[in-house]
Formats: sequence, structure tokens, C-alpha cells
Amino acid sequence: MSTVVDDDLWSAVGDPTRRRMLDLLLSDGSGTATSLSAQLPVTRQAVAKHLVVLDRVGLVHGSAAGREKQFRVDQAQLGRAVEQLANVGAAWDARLRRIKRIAETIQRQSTPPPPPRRGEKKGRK
Amino acid sequence: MSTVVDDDLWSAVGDPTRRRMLDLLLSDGSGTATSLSAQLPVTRQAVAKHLVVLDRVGLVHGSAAGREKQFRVDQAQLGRAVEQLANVGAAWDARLRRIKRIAETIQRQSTPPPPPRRGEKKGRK
DNA sequence: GCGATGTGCAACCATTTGTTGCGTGATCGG
DNA sequence: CCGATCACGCAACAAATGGTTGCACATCGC
Repeated sequence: MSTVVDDDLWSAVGDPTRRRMLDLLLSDGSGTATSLSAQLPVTRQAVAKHLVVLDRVGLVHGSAAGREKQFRVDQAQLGRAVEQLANVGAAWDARLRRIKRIAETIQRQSTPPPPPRRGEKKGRK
Repeated sequence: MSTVVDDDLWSAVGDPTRRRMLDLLLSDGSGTATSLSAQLPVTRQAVAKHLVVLDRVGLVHGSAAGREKQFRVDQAQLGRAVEQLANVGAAWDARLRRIKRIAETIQRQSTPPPPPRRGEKKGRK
């Protein structure tokens, strides 16, 4: 049925800048708002806000070290996010495949497709 | 190396409401702004705006039939979106697995984990 | 101690996501 | 044929998001 997804997690990785930040953190192992903004087309403050968002959903967490604040990716949580991506993708893929199969079957039987009977959808079940 | 994704496509499916709309359109085969809003916690106008967004990235297209406007999912485009989800997921998954493998290797060698040498990462431009 | 560097906070702007209200064209029941 | 509806589109508005600039404050190197 409807694939169950954590909307907060999903929209966290839905933002292109945050996705790149995760890529960078994975590449470099860790990073600060300043170091990340140096490799991105946005300012340090924008990066800092995104880090807050990512922290809120547990995808990263930061530790203060002197005047810097190093952030790292939480592998477990990112793994969960990857899992949800795969889930939704698989669900849609299955749907698409089934639709295609049904369409072919109908066409093979030369059965006219049932016209979508409008105006009476919601009352039934 | 960095997975190439179409940001517009991605953020189109990044919105939870739009994701549900796609689910509904896949389930029912087609739908109007009104019929979709009846099954969603948002108004018809909000749905209409989302349909514009989905139409812009080619995930759905609508055809006027009398006073109604029926929308259907574009299977090819949704397939492309699914592909990108799988790509990003696979890339992150590979990263996570490699990190875990390296961490285990280091620990097996009883090599003290290299302290995150801060302040010297960017010199290798 | 002092300048350079890194961070956090606040004000502000544009876009997105949602709402309500209204006008209009197509359809249906007399 | 004609009025009541039904579905739609457009516009104004509100809140949240993603971005900017500016400034105050802590810390590091010398």
C-alpha cells in the first residue's frame, strides 16, 4: 500500500544543498559550517541553518572543539534515509510495472478500457 | 563521482503532498484537483498548484474533458525519478559500507583512529 | 594584548506551500 | 431554455523555508 516514510527525514534529504553537504561530509569525514560553505555556492550562515535542520532529524551531529564546531554524518540515520529512498522507489517501480503489464493484457484482449466513472468515487468502498 | 541528479525532478518528489498525489494517481489511474483534494488534507487549490509543479517537471499531464481536467502520471518520467532515487541511495549506501569497512580494518590493526586533523583539510585543492 | 578567524544571532528578502474569496464556463434537472 | 451547481482559474494573503548581510562575541596565534 502507501509506502510509509518519515516526511521530516525525506524532506531533509530533499534539499539539493543539504544533499551536497552530506556528500561533502561523507567525503571529508567531518566539516564545519565554514569549511563546507567554502565548497558550496552559499554562505556560511545558510550552511549553518542547514546543519541545524540535519541535526534535528539526526542525520548529523556536531561537537564543539575550541572555537570550531565539527559535524559528522550519523551513519545509522543516513542508512535509514537510504532505506526509505529504496522503499519508495521500489513501490513506484512495482506500480509502474504492474500498470504496464495490465495495459498490455487489456490490449491483447481488445477489451475497451473501463471509462473512469466520475462523480461517484468517494461514497464507495 | 558525485551522483548527478535533476534537482527539479528531485524536489518535485521531495514534497510529501506531491508524493501522496502521485500515489493516488497511480492507484486510481487518473484524477482531478477536486477528486485528489477529497483524499488529501489540503484544499483543492493547493492540489492544483502542486499539479502545476508536477506538470512542469513532466511527472503528470492533464487533459480537459468537459468541465473537468483529468491528470495522469507520466510513467516514463516517474521511472526516471525512481532511477535517480536509486542512484543517490546506492551512492550513499556504498559510502556508508566503505566507511564501515575501513573503520573495522583500522580497529583490527589496533591502529589508533586518526584524530580528525582539523584546520588542514582544504589545502589539497 | 591584539589582530585574525570561527561562530551565533537578528533583520531582512524571495520563493514555496498553504489558505480564503470570487468570477466564470460547462453541465444537469426541471 | 434557464437557473442551480459543479469544477476550475485567478488574486490576495499568511506562514515557513532558503538565502543574504551585518554585527557581537569567543578563541587562537603571535
